[in-house]
Amino acid sequence: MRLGYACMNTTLGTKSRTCRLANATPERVAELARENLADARRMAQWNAEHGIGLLRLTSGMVPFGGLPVSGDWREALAEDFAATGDVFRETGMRVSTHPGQYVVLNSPKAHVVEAAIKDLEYHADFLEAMGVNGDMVIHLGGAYGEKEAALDRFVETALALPEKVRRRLVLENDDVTWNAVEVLEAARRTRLPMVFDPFHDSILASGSLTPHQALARALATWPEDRIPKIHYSDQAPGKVEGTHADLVDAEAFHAFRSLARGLRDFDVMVEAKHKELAVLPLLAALQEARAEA
DNA sequence: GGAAGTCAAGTCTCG
DNA sequence: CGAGACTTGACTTCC
Repeated sequence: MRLGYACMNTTLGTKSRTCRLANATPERVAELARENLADARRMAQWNAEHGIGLLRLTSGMVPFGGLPVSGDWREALAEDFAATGDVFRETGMRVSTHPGQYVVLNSPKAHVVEAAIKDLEYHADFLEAMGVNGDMVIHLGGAYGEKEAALDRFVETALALPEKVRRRLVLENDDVTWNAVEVLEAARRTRLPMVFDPFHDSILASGSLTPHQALARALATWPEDRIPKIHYSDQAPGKVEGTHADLVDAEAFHAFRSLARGLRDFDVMVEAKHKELAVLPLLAALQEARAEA
């Protein structure tokens, strides 16, 4: 079991640099992307030194990378991306992306779906440029008051996506619309693997499946030669339900691990506001448990 | 230099 | 009907 965090490292003070669309030029975008890539390499090195094996990459790696205004960054930054991919390989880092809320593959609006596909291709392109098979984790989208049709649309669109996107795409249960049972159904029909998020599951229950059953089935969606992954987070006290906490409770995490005993090995992406600071205590407990075993 | 306002995009819920 | 939640606050303007 490897652990990781999303996009930025508070200890290193890394950032995701961007600019306003109005100010974007190919030169400016390339400059920002180079700095973002340098931060990604710093995080990978830091992670390796601290026993962290997962890193989610910011979708803002290339600002407006899915739009023409970003220019031909695939060519201009080929070497920078390749060098960054080398660092990921050297450090054994499993990288991923989580394309944002605007990627809605099942929208009834054609232009929304088109933009979503463009954005997924952008993510796939930069992973390709790094020479890595990073996961691209997405949600199913909206319900539009007609869930069955919305799911049908998702499946149809997902099946037709370019191969470079499909081989990286992973589906996740969310906390407002698509529960674990529904995402398992989508995973089966699209032949894509699923990331199980127990925090979302605790808010939007799967109904017919216990968390343990949902976890087991989600792990089973991954082919033998790929290590499954889950997301893990806690509720922020006093905030709107679904808001990620600064850290995660180590004891609850330990209990969750017990729940997973006997299942196949998987990695854990920790989603917490304090990023790597939430991972380190879990890692310490994990190493302790391993030493005892 | 710091505070406030703004930023590509979609969808949903809450107050 | 606006704000806030989600990938991740960061950039720009104004004082």
